[in-house]
Amino acid sequence: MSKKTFYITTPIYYPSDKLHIGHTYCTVAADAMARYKRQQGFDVMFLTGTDEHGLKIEQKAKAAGTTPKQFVDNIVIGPNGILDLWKLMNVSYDRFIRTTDDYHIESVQKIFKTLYEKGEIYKSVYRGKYCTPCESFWTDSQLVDGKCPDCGRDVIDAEEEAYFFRLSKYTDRIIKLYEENPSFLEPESRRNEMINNFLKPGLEDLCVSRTSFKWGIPVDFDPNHVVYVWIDALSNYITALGYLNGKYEDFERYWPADVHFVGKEIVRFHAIIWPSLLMALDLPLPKQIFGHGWLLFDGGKMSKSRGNVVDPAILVDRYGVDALRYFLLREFPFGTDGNFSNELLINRINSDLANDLGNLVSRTGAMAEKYFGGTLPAEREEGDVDKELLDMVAALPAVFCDYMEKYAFQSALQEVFKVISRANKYIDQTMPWALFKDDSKKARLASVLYNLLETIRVCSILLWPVMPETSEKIWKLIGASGEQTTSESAKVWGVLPADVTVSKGDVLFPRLDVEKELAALLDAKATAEAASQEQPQAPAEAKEAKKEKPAPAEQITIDEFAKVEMKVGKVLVCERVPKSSKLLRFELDMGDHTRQVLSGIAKWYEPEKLVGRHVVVVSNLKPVKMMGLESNGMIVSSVGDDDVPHLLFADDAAPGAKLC
RNA sequence: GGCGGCAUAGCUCAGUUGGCUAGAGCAUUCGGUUCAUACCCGAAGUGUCGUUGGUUCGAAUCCGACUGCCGCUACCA
Repeated sequence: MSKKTFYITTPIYYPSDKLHIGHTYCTVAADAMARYKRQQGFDVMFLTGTDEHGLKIEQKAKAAGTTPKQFVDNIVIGPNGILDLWKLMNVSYDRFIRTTDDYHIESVQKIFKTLYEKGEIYKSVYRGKYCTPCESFWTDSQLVDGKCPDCGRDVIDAEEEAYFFRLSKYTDRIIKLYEENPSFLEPESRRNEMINNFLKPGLEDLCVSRTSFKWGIPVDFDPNHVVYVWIDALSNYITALGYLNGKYEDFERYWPADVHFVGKEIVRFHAIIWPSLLMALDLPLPKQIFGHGWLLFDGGKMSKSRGNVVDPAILVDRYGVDALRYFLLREFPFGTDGNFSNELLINRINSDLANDLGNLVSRTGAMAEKYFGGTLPAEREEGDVDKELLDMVAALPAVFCDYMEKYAFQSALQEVFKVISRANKYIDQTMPWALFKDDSKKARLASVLYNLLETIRVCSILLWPVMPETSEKIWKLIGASGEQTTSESAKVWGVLPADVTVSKGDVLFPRLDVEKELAALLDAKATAEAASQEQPQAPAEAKEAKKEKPAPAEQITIDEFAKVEMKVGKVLVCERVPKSSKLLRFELDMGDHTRQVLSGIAKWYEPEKLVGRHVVVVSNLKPVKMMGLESNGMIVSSVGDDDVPHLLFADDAAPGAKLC
C-alpha cells in the first residue's frame, strides 16, 4: 500500500524584484514542515514557484529595456535570483513552478475553456467603467462618485469585452464551508474578516481576463484576451501536479493539498476565490489555508525608504543558514506578526544555539575524549538523577509532534530546548569531572555520558527539519547514522551502541559579540546597498503587494509637461472632513482667487499647523467630488516606499506663483 | 466611517472552558562550578495583567465604554 501523502505549498512569488526575508520566512516554514513530514515517512510534495505574468512585470521589463521573459528569467533563475536564494536557505522543494512554463500555460487555457463551456465564465462588456489613463477596469462598487477610484478622472463607456467568473453564486457555499469546517481557514481572526467584509455583503462576479496588457496567457479561443491573475496564479497548485497537462501525473496522488501557507494579505484570494474556482471545476478543496503573519521591522512594514529591508543573504553569510532558519521559526509565532531585529537574532543565536545546544554538544564530546579517549566502556551504573532526564526525553517526541502538526514551530522548538537545558543541568548534578577522579566510578561516568549522548541524539533528530546541516554535523560527532537518526528511533532510548565512539569536533555556533555584530551588519548592509545602486532594485513586494505600484515613469515631452499647471497656494483654512479618516479640506489663496482642495493626508498632518503655510498645487486638474465635497486640484507631496506623504512647502513663494 | 484583531515584568511572549499567592526565556544582580564556546548550575527580584464601569463568592480570563496600535474595507486627485 502506498504511503500517506502530504502536499504543502507556498505562494508563488511575484518576481518583479528580489525577494526579502518575509518571503524567506514563509518558505522556510514550509520547508521545515515538508522535511518533518518526510521524516515521518510521508510521501511529500512541497511546491513553490513564481507568478510571472501581469502588467507590472510587462512595464518593468519595458523600463529595463528587455522582454518580460528575460526580465523574470533574470530574477528567477539568474545569479542571486530566487532559485539561488532557496538553495542558499536549504529549501528542499520538490517542484518549482513558473507560470510561464509550457505545461502550466496549457492547463490554464484548458481550465479557462472548461469553465467557459460549463457556463461558469461568461463574456460580458463594460460600459462606462474603464479608465483609459489607468488602463483599469472598475466594478460599480469600486467607482467613486462615478469616477475612477485611482485617478478620479471620468471613466468611459469603453465597451471592452471581458470574461467574468460567476463568483457571486458561490457566496453561500463559501459561508457554509467556513461553518462546517472552521479549520479551513486559520487563524480564526482572518475568517471573521472574510465573512464580514466580503461574504455578508455578497460576492461580485470576478473579471478573469484582460485586454489591456499582453504579458499573460492568451485565452486560446479568444486571443485578444489574456487570462488574469486569479486563474493564472491560483491554479498553479493543481497544474503543478499535472492537472489537464501531460507534464506530470500526480494530481490523483496529492490533491487535495493538505495546506496552503499564505501571507495574511492574500488570504482573501485563497479563502474565497480559490475554493470557488475549485467548486466550479468540481474538484475537492484544499484541507487548509493558513495565513501567517508578517515580519515587521521596528514595528513597521519593511520598506526600502525606511532602510529596513532585511537581506537574508547577508545574515546567512555571517551566521549560517541554520541559525537563521532556527531564529525565524523559534522567535515568532507563525500566525501573528513578528518584530524582526538584528539584536533579537544575535541574542537568540547566543543563548540557544551557542550557549545551550552548541556548548552541550561541545562539553559532552570533550569529556568523552578526555575521560575515555572518545570510546565509552560498555559497563553501566545507573543513578538516581537519571530518571528525570530520561522521562523528559521520552516524553519529548510526542509533545514536539503535537505542536508541529499545528504549525506551532515556536512552541515545538521551545520544548526541545527545555530538554537541552535540562541536559546541561544534568551535567552539573552528576559532576563527571568528580566521577573521573574516582576509579571505582568509571561505569557511572560512562552512563552519564551515554545518557547525554542519547539526549543529544533525540533532540538533534527533532531539530533536523529546522536545522538539517547542524543535526547532521551532530550525528557525525556522536557517531549516529542511518537507523539511529530516524524519527522512529527518536522515540526509543538506548539506540546508540554502548561502546559508542564520539569526537569533540568544531564549535557548532560561535558565540557572538552583540555590539560588534550589530555594527558589522550595518556595514554589510551599506556595502550591499552601494553595490545595488548601479542596478537599482526596489524591495520586492511579491504578488502579495497590496497595491500595484505605478509603472516606472514613461518619458514625456516638454509640451506634455507644460500641460500640468502647478501653482503655489497659501493655506487659509484647513480642517478635517467630517466622517473621513483620511481627508483634510483646504481653502487656498491662489493669488487671484481662493479654491477648495481635498487631500488624503489627515493621518499625518494636523490641520491647524498647516494654516498659513504655502503649498504646491496642481491647479488644472479636473474637479472631483469626495465625501460630498468638491476638490479643485491636488496638493503635491513626496512619498517614499513607506507611503507616508511629505508635503512640499514653498513658504518663500507668493500665492499664485507658477512652478516651471 | 464600517468590520475584525491586539494591548500581561526592561525585551520576546505563555496563560485551554473565570479559582494565581500572575508565569517562562532573554537581559540585570548575587552565589556555585570548571567538563565546556567567559560557558553551565542555583538564587533574587520587579508587574495597579491598556483605562474604566459591570456580572460573580471570586476576573488577566466574561460583558459595556474609552484609549492606543494593526489588518481588511470605504473617500488618499
